[in-house]
Amino acid sequence: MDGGIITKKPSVTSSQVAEHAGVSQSAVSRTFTPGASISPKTRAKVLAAAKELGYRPNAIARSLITSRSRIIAVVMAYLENLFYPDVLEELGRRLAAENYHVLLFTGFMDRDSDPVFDQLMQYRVDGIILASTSLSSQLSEECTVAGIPVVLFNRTTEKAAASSVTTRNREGGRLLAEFLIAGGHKSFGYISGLENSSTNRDRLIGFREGLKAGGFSKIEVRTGNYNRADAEAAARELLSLPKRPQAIFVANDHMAVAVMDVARYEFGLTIPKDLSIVGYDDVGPARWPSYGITSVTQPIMPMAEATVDILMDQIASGEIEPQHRVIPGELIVRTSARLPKTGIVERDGVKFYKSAATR
Amino acid sequence: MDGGIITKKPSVTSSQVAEHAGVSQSAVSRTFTPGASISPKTRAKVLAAAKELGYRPNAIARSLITSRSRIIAVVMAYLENLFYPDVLEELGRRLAAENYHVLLFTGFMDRDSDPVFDQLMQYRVDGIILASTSLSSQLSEECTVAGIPVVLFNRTTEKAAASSVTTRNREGGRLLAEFLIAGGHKSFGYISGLENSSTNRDRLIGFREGLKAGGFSKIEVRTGNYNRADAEAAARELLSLPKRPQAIFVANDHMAVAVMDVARYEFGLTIPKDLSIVGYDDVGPARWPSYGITSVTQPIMPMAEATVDILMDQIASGEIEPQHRVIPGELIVRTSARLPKTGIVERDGVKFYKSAATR
DNA sequence: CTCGATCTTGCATACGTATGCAAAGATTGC
DNA sequence: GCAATCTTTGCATACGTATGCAAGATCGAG
Repeated sequence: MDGGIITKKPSVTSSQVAEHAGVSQSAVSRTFTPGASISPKTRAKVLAAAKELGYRPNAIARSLITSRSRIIAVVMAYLENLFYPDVLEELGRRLAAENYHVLLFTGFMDRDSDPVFDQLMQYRVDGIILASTSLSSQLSEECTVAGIPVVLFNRTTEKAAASSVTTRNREGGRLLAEFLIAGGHKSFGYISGLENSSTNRDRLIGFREGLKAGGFSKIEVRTGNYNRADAEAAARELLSLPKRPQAIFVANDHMAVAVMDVARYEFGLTIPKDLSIVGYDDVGPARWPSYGITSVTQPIMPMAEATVDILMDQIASGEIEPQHRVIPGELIVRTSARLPKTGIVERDGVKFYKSAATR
Repeated sequence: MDGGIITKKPSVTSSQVAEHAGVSQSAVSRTFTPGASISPKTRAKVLAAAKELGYRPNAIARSLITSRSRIIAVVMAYLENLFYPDVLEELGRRLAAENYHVLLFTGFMDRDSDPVFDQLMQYRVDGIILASTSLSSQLSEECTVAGIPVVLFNRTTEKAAASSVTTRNREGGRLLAEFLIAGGHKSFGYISGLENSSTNRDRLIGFREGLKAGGFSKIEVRTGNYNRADAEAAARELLSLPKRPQAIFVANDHMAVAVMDVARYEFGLTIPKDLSIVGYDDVGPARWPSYGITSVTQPIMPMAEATVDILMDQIASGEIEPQHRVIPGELIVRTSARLPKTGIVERDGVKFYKSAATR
């Protein structure tokens, strides 16, 4: 641990501004506190003195007094899945618009997340956003007692102590099953994400239900753990089966592009002629023409908006009763899977598949 | 601005722990301050009381007293370029290992960055990492006066007030020129990043120098602004020229994959038979077999390591004289460009191009 | 046992800001 | 002009923690 002292000019304090402006420190504080009572004349004097001295209010001191740091902890175990950087950027933008700031915890894929939680709690954050990671019931309870709003992004929990923003994963899985059956596929594979992820579980459940409704009950399942290397390995296993599935549903697009690479470059398959691949979340590369993944969308903007809305509402009201927002997605049709004869609609030059039940 | 009050149980204070343990608040503080003097017996009493009461030290209060927040501001205007999420994850990991935390400012691509700077300075951050954005001389001076270390990541500046971590962009550009000439290319294009970016400038300078040394002086230059849409537009312009360049050097791989998509899917070109494409930074998708971009590497780990080392050194010593680290990259050869007959070396199953001068 | 050196402890204070409250000043209506 | 009411201001204090310093306790050597 370092023990050095930084030789530097101390920051200008509100007391120095007060002396310079010929008013009290209290007047300076009120000048910089939105909604506080200060006369226009005094305000002008304070602002002039502050500018001349290069004063910047100390957010740390203010946090201590107001019990409000205006810091939101965002926990993302990894950024490898290209969906999460987009989410992070959008969250950062929206939180900044509300004058909140992101304390980011990331890069602990292979480590226990308890130290992360300990650290963020020390900073007395105003709220917590958990993406791609979960919260134990003990820690959840602590947040509840402390009155700190928690929003699970793209996760759900049975514990019901945290709010959540998700998409209709189960319906998405079902819709994909229907789409593949309508395209004439007779055998199916599924590459899952993490076993303990609610999104993964729901997507598979929906897929099973959809296949079952079409008279299919067998799925070859392999685990991709939401990362590229494991997805590649899972793809190799599925594609090496004596009876290769005609279609593979990959639990997210980050893995789907890896599966497509393996299929084309290691097994020499043509997509979608030899094999159909469908994914979930419609992240960056899935949209690129080199992949063109047919995928259920997870609309980042509405999800980020809902997340920030919940947080702001709970912080403002002091009421942290869990709120759950479910954002609908759509099955966007590209080039990675064989098409059904019906059910494809086009809107703004983009093709979507609509379930028979909702057409 | 919100005005509500959060109804919640206040956090446990060190004074409450002290009372519970039958010692002074000072003893509690010393128990949680690394290196402070505290007897094993008293420490045990305090830790037991702290655990029983669920005490978590208040990092905000400690920051106020110690003038050290242990917060590092990381400024990344956008995360669209897939290089930066990887960088961010690695920085987060390394900073956490030093018990520092990332206050992230992102998502302001189209906005002035001054408000960002104002906000981060209010939090009395211990250091600043600027990636994909610059610092005005006025703000740079303010950091110097305040003794706050600033490290430019993947940027340089003539102002010399900030430290920097870069790669050999100029040499990389030169090496790519040599590689393309050796592969028999006779006409060249360049899709640039941002006009005001030092990395972009140096890559183009190096490319010009390398081509000139090989007897070529003409380059068709278009601007891609480091984003996909503008890179696509630039590619369309270059590929629509009466005399299409045989090779295009794209200023970063985020844009290079877009250029390849346009070439293949809009112009029906075969890579590298009809057109060679080379890039810079070797980011995620560039490595995927669907793209296989031949590219100069920007090794994230050593760069992140150097960045954090500089910061830790400067924070510990109080000495913020600018330090500049230049991390060498290599030209990694994949499938996006025609190969020269000589100069290719293989190491661990990966091919590299070595300049004649360094072979 | 004594003394000097070293460790431990609690008291008092500071950090920089926001805010409750009483007093003073300003404004409005009769 | 005066009373009522509203606005503004500065004083005193608090937030939760770390630390300088003096006093007390402990340890080791002579």
